Amino acid sequence: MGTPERLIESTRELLWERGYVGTSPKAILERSGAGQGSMYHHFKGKPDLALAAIRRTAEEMRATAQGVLDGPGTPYERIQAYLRRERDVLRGCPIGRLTMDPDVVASDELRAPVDETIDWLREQLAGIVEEGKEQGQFGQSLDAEEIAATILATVQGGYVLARASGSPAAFDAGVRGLLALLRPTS
Amino acid sequence: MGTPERLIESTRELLWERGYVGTSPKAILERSGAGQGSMYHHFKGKPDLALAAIRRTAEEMRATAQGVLDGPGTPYERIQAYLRRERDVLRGCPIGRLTMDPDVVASDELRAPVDETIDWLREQLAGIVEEGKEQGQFGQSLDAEEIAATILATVQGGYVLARASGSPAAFDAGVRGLLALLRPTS
DNA sequence: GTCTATAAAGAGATAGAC
DNA sequence: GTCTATCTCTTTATAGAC
Repeated sequence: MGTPERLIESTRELLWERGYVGTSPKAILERSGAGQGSMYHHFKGKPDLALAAIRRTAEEMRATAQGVLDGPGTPYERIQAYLRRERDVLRGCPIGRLTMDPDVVASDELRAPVDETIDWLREQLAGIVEEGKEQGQFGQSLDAEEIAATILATVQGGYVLARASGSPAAFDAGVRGLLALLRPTS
Repeated sequence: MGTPERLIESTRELLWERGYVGTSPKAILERSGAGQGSMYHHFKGKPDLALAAIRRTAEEMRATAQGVLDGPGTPYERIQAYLRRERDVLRGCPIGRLTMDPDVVASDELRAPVDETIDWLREQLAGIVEEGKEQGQFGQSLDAEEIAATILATVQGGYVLARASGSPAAFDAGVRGLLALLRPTS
């Protein structure tokens, strides 16, 4: 792995663990084993490196989600697979957590990949819900876009509950509750 | 308002806006108009002051929520009132956002008020759902604790979606989706 | 109680040698 | 491309005068 790669990977880890505000160039250098000079040679500065890291994480999350959402099964089963997919719950969402970072939200450039990833997820989920409505699995009165937002919010909020209590149990409870509400009666 | 009060209020604002990691004693002093000496006279340091601020915010949130949850109406209506209560959505939740702060989560003392507040909310909501089940407003197959977690997660995650997109719309959509799923058919 | 002085360490970067 | 030196500002205090 080249130096720029190592810098990006270390930055991704630190952004996930400590957020943008809590991540210093020094910490990135220590973790990556790169020197000061290397970092400023390959990247313009902290925001530039963070942007590369966030974009990488966003791409990866999209690929992971796509693998589950495009999988086999009925619409309900695919949503269930998404909600129950293996997650390191207590670490939180590497994309969602960035929305609580004041400097990320203040920068259109840094926020863009976050916004696009979440928006893309919402569209995918809305499409699946729509499919479920057509198949009669979900009630016709449901708004697919709204249900998609509820699903995503349950996941993102589940991380908050889990981290507050220090246990993944609350995340799992929230997911089970949502799945019970979505469960086709037929 | 005395100096300790002003320090706590300024800290509360900054914790909400920038989180614990993103809030410096200097910024608190500037906002409160207090001097260095005053702050270290009344508080042991940043963690001590933050603890006082977090406790205050937690108390206030509890009081606000109680006002809505103990209000009039059927269980469904009270949950609806909680979900739709006026919020400054783009500012996020002053308690929930702290779960994304590494230094808060790492400290049992700082995390405690966060955990207790969210836990208390969950119990209140679970009680209301249970009541709704007894009245036949919600299906007997629903687990009140799980639904309570889903409700709280939808709110907390709604803030994430809203802040990602820079608009409160996604929060509202998630809430409408959840209310549609909870809506009694009778 | 509040003020100013001092300070060690870190944040975030630039400059220039190699 | 990488390294070391340097620099300014901020962070998070402590000490002691008033």
